[in-house]
Amino acid sequence: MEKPKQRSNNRNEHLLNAAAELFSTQGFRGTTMRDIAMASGMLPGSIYYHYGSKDELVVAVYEAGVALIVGSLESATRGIDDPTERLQAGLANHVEAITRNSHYMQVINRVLPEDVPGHEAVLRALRAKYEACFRDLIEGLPLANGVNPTLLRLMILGAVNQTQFWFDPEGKMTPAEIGEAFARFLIEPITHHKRETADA
Amino acid sequence: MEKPKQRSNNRNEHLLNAAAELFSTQGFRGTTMRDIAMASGMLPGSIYYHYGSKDELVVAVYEAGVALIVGSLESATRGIDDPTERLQAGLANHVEAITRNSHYMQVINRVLPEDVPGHEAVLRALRAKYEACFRDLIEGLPLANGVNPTLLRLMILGAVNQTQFWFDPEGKMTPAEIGEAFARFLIEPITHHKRETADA
DNA sequence: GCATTAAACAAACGTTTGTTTGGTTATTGA
DNA sequence: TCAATAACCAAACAAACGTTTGTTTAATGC
Repeated sequence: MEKPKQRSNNRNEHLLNAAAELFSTQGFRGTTMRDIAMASGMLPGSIYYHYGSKDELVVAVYEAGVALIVGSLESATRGIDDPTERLQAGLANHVEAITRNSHYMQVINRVLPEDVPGHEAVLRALRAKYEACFRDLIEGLPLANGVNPTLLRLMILGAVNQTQFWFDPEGKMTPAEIGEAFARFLIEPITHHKRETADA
Repeated sequence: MEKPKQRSNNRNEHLLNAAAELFSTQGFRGTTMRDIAMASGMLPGSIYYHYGSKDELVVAVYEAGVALIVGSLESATRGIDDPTERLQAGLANHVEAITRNSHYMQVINRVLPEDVPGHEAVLRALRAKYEACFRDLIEGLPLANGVNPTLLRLMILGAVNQTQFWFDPEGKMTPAEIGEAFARFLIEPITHHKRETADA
């Protein structure tokens, strides 16, 4: 395979960053190609040299976001063996990532597959890849009787992903503290407490 | 004050329902006035007899959604005194409402104040009114040491509100069961467990 | 140094958008 | 019964939209 040439002054990355920021703050439909062009210092038509359409652009952002978060979670939990500590570290990292790091993964939470007709399958697959990380984090936990791991995962994801909408950088808690607090809410009851419920 | 006249064949409610459904499934920007008109059996221009603009329409839907949910939560928890039971009943009711009842309150979760420039304040106030219900539900709980009630509320809201995106009507669990499971996850640790954390 | 071509510009395209305007229908209180 | 008007239709409007086209610039490998 031949490597695709790329010039030193390529602004593709700059373009992708601008698109990520706008999509995350204004939504997919709420962001125009002119917005993106202006934010990345180009003319609207120039974007089409890099991406075939607005849809392809948002898919690229989505893809980059998943890659970022998967890599981030991976390196944050690497080396930690205890499942409880893994979850704690993972949640802290994720809240940190969502609230601070990058607009990329905010796109994942804000842009729904149905928003991009014809690309639903790709986006759903990418999202599944992202959610699989949490499946792994939870799988190792010594769950108490009657605790549904799927429901637990969805609950955690829901709680964590909404933080981007209320998190206040000027507030008292840091993202890591929030993530740890979430973990503290959950870990104790789930792992150690025994319930008498026996419904399937 | 004079009562506003209204004819028997008024289709305002029908129009509002159609708008709610479309806004909830396609988002605010993703829904056109023509979509709404077609769904409610009118021509695009006819909508403007009822609402002055697309913005006003979505605000009306948002308003109706908040009224619905506040009323629903109120009647679901009325008569229940025990704070734990109140939370349980409230959550079950809310998951039920989000996943089944009505598109109205899905709009509240999907349409952000920033999506409707010039009406951010109204939408934020309406959302605050809605969130206040949960503040009340949590206020009465006998929280364990170190448990931040605000964070708990935000966690619960996040978990519950995301259900609309993954809930499967054909799935094994009913909305009420999901709500109760959420409550079960939370209530036990929060109320009865004592921690040694003493940070403010 | 020169041909190649990555990467952008400049300007327009046809379409869709939210909205307006003026006319029409039919329900209603008198 | 009949004027008043609530409720809608029909048709268009201007602006904004995503996209295409033809051209220009400048970095690159030979």
